Amino acid sequence: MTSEQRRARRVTLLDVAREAEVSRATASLVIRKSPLVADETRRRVEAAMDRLGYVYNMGAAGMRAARSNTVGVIVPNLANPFFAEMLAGIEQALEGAGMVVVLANSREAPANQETILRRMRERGVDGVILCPVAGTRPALLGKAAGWKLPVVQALRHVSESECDYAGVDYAGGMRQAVEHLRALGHRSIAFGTGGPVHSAYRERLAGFCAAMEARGLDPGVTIELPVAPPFPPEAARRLIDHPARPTAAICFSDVMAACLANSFADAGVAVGAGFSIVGFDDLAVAEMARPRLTSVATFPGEVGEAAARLLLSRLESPERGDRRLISLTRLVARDSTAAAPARD
Amino acid sequence: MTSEQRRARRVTLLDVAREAEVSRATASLVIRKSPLVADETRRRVEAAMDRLGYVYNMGAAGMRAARSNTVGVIVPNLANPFFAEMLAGIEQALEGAGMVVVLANSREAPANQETILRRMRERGVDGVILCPVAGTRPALLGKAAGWKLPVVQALRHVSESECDYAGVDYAGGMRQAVEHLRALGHRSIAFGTGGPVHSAYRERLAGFCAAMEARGLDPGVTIELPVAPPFPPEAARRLIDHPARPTAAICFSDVMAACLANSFADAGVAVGAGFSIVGFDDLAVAEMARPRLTSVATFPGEVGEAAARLLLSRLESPERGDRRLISLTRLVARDSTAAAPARD
DNA sequence: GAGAATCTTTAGATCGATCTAAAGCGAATC
DNA sequence: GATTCGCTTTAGATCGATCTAAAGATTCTC
Repeated sequence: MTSEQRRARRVTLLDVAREAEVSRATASLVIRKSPLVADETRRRVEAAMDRLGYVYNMGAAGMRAARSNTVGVIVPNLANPFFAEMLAGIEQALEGAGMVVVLANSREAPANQETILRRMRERGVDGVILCPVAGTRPALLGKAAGWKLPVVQALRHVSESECDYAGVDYAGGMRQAVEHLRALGHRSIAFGTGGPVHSAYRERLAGFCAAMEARGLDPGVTIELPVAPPFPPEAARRLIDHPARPTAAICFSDVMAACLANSFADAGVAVGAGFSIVGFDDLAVAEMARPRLTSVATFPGEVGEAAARLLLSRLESPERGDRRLISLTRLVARDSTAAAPARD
Repeated sequence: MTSEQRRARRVTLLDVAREAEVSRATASLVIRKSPLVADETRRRVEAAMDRLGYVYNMGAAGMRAARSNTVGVIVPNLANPFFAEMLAGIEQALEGAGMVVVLANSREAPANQETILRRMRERGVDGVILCPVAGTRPALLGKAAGWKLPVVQALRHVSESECDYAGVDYAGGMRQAVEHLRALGHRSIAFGTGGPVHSAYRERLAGFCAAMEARGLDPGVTIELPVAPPFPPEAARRLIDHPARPTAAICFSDVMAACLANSFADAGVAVGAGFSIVGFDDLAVAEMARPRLTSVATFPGEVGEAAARLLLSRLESPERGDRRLISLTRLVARDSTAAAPARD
């Protein structure tokens, strides 16, 4: 009976202390690797822990210590490999710092985002890495500041708010894409847009327009496309028949670019030779598509890592100024872009 | 001073109770939506919570209640969309039950898996959904049982252990693939393998062999391939030059199939007409590849959901017998398979 | 109107850690 | 021998909720 009950009750620090013949306080110091305890005592306590199969209870600890070593991560779309890669980067960086990720998927709905944030607060997360959904109220970040909840935005941001942000120089990426096509002789370049309108969307579009105008080209040829298959079969035709006669297109994402390329192939136009297409993000699909997609790499994994580092530094010095870490893109030239066809 | 200090200290249940002029115990009952409290009291307490901006403290609650409403999820490779989809399914199902996901990436390393499990225990998760890495020691599940930590395996399992499992009828999927090709007249069918050896790997391979033998075909034509790009350029040649003269191949995964298809295209053999290829899992890439890939859909998102449901039911009745939820596959025929070319 | 039954509310112990402030102890210093 | 100092250890309060067991209201029954 008694032995069974003892088995059921979990082993606590007090048990360990008794087993090692020290006080609870000393045992606590050993766990936290305090330099105060004598080596011999430390060994005795550690041996006792092993013997009893002691497991640290973070929940109880967090109650006094006000640190849970837990970070909330909110992504708008888990199934999108772009975010999955960012998540992997975050997880890796935090894991190295002994922290743990609490994950939630906002599914691009502001209402979900708010309930998620509440739940994370209830859980006592030390901070949140947020990839805000399109339509997030700017007041949200202010509220978080009022709650003293450190927030780092990743990949997207709401307004020019005062808040840490790890992002990508999307405009620079568009400049690289436009310059690449211009150097190949393209003059009429279309832009394929679509999906929810958030800061990354706006920056990509604005970056495209700015880059075109800087080179005296018309940025007005845009085409609305779905963000994922199935793709309307006439998508390519809309560009082929366009009065501006574009010879190339830059797409908002790789998936869109791959789909558009397929649409051209189905219409009998050779992508690469006949019509050039540039994707964005350089996900695995860019390498896998045929023809291989020229794409602007945004390294979401590294951005996730940067976001994690920002959060860790914020936890260390809560009062430091806000920081923005903007990582640069790189154009990866493959087979979907080639010299513009000679005009008649 | 005092007002500032009050602002800094977090609002507790005791504050709420005082504000509403009830006891702590009553306020606690209101939070937990107990039917014991009178309607009028409930309203008063809820109003007080609103007024003070009260946030529930799960950590403190978990201390007595022995339920944290937290579930650990361990995946072997976050960047793989297959697992990302499963994760999305899990998250959605748990979110609906008011639970939260603590995520960790084992990166296919058994050592990581053990430290992750320890951390999750320290966090007091109510249970774990585990996608075990290849090479997991079978003793691990026994240990978890000893810890009274409910574990559900998903997509993969270690040995025929007694433990809940949500998986896929991989063998049935292989049967569908083989039957599809056989019906198209293929007699010599190769199998493309690769990657870490886990239960899903073994079941796919064994399923292929069994399906082939059941139809009197030779399952011996296998080819080792990398699981991700870059792909060796001579991959297609190895099959074309194979003495068994295969006319089709079934691949372990869609990515592998897409890469192999590209390899054939590069070698000048038309996939579909000249050589048929079947992928596995039916991820987005299958629809996006050209030619579109015929693939066996495994619905990882639904498996994730099933795993979450299994865990929830296990939490409700800890002593119920172990359950295995095996979901069925569906063959999605697209353009990468066609009638076998006539033999000379 | 007494007693039982039902509905609400509560005081106080409790979960398992950390933190504070202080005490014990041996060696060095005066 | 008393005092100081550095090193190590500790008792007891504390974090914010839940749980138990019982008390206080209110209604019902005879």
